[in-house]
Amino acid sequence: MRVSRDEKDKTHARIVEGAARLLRERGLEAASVADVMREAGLTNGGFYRHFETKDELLKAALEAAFEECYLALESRFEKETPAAAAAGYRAHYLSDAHRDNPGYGCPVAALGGDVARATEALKKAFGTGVNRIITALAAGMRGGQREKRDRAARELAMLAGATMIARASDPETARAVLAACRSKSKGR
Amino acid sequence: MRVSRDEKDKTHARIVEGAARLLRERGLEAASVADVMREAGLTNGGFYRHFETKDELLKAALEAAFEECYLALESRFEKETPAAAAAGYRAHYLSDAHRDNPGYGCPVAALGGDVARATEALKKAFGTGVNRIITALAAGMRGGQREKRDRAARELAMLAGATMIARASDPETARAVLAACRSKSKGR
DNA sequence: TGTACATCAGTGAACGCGCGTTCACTGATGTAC
DNA sequence: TGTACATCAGTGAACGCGCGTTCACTGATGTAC
Repeated sequence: MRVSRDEKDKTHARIVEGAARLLRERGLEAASVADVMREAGLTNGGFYRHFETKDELLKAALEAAFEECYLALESRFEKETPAAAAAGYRAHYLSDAHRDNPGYGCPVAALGGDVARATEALKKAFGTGVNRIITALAAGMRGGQREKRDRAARELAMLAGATMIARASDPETARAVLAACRSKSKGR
Repeated sequence: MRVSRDEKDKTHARIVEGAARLLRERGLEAASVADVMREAGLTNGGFYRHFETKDELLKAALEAAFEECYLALESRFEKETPAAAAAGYRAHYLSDAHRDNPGYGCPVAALGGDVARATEALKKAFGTGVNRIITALAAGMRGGQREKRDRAARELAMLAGATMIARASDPETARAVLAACRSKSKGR
């Protein structure tokens, strides 16, 4: 049964948002088209009225995940001083809540490993997302223009690396690595 | 045709070593049993004379990859001062060669994302490997016992995070992130 | 505004394919005497 | 040491299964008059 244009747009957004979460939880390959459609309250066949291939969905969902993550980061910088925003971001990134809920967390930590083996189009989208986060984070760092960006890049690398390690390790190791990263002095 | 015990042991080692490389290159799921056996010069059916399930192979191959990586790290500390060994490890970790050859590189960066969604047995093996690397690396860090370990954990998180991001990004972003991490001052 | 018809969002079964695993088989190795 | 037989490493076809994708179909929406 056909559905109105407005209804279709809403369906499309629902598919992308559900996929953005499911991909971060299960990985790019393990989240199937049927899973994604079920998540949106639909059946698998309708998928191809919205995307030509699964790869097209992956790109849209990755971009949506980055957008969500980026907006949350940006809003920190609107509410606090740059240094406090950066510190708050780190505290949240290294929290148990973030470690335990990849579906709603940073796509860098959740999907970096998968994107490394994906298409160039996905890598491009990933790189763009990484750059946006670094640019936002740089405002909370010390030093000159260049040094701010370098510090922000190192900060993101450490945050994503620590979260990935924590999620991939036994609880004791996870706890120790996150604790070590939380205790690092600010801005350096 | 049956093969001698010695021959079987060699075959077993060949399967595990080939798998250790293939897994880091393609991921835990994407490297198939048939691929692994072909890599060892065998056919798929014989796999089950060596392992009960694919999961058992994944554990053995992950441990082999960590062992390989760990021995290389350890040998640095035998040849140089601790500080120089740690600096050399970072330089190698952040090199273009390491970024472009995950199959022979650190399993933390190559497989962390996959292991995060794998069995507890694999997480246990991963955590053990991570701990060994941190312990070795700690010898090259400044500060007290506890501080050395914390610095080593942060260092590994940054190195693995940077490498994962570099592999998952467009070339320009990859270059920038690796350069930023290389320029970080030592031991801090 | 009403009416007739074309469009197309969504359904759910079916497709070919590659996966992990199983199986009957082969023949060299290991073992018992 | 030789001989007869059991074992089992490795082969390659076959299994059921879930995947991405295709398809004929349905019926409400959009469009032309």
